[in-house]
Amino acid sequence: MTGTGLAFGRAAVSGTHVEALDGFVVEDQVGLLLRRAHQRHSMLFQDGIGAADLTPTQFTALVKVVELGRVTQNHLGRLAAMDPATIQGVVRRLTARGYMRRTVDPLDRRTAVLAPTPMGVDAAAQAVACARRITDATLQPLDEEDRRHLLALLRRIA
Amino acid sequence: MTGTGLAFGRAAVSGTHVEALDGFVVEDQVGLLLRRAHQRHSMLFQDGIGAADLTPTQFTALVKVVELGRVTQNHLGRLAAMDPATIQGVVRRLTARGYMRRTVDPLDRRTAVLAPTPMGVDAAAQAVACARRITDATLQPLDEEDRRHLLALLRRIA
DNA sequence: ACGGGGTCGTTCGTGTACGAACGACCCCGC
DNA sequence: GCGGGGTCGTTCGTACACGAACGACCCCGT
Repeated sequence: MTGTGLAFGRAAVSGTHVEALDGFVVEDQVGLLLRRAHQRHSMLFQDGIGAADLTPTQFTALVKVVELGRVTQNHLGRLAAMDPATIQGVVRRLTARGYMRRTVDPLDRRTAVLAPTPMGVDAAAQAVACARRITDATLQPLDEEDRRHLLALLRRIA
Repeated sequence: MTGTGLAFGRAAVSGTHVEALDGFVVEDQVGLLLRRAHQRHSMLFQDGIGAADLTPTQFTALVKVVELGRVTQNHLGRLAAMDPATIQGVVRRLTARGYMRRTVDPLDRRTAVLAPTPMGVDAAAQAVACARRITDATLQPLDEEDRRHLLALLRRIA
């Protein structure tokens, strides 16, 4: 399993070129750690979100719409950290499922104004309860103080 | 900008349903913070990776291949935190660019054995230098102690 | 010898993510 | 008025990310 695969250790292609990396350890880089932590969280989210069956992204968007009552699509995107191209698909899927409605603001005919449906509000309420458990599961390995510390640090590099 | 959009505050569709959220604040959740931190890092990565022009994922895969000399595709995926379907595309792109080669292990005809090309080794060496600066840029808002602390915490929830 | 359970890599479908280019539209200055 | 600069949302192309289903192949027990 671990053997770097010798067996024909001549110059078949090359040996291991660790020298070229000059002591660099990928698994110690923030990038990889962030990606893995994010992946683990997404996994826990899918497992724990329950009947509302939302992705983390969809959940964030829905919560903001419920919270605000009425938002412009691009504005929602900025609040939820998604670019216009991304929020477009997210909103399309949430609308298709009846969680929100799109209307055109007569005062600015460019904009798509979003508002939650009663079904959307219900789903959000349910999902929020699940989300609390998911957050807890994600932070499970840490005690209260470490959790606060991690959130504070993430806020500063986000 | 901030006005929750009133103007016809009757019951056009609904008001703001903050009550349903019961004090839940999305922007304070680990999930959203992880997603945003990860996004910011990816951005910095694309800006800073230079001539090698790799994505964070491709970079991780390439570094591991250079480090090991010879790896099986799926095994590489496990080391780099990518499932078989994902690593497949990553390897395809890296191979297409001449950074690694695929051969079949005659002793186990299922496996695709990967090895870096000289070009791949060069690219990795170059990219590693950039990656150090990118890591630094990502952690820029934190001092030395906070950086160590963040890495330690991330390692525990990743 | 052979047959079942497990692994290897692939494909398909869905969902983020983002750059770039686009037409529609707003607003402000002139 | 009207023209240019900016914003709104869309589309296209590319790249992760993962579940599910698949055929090829390995290994081990019988």
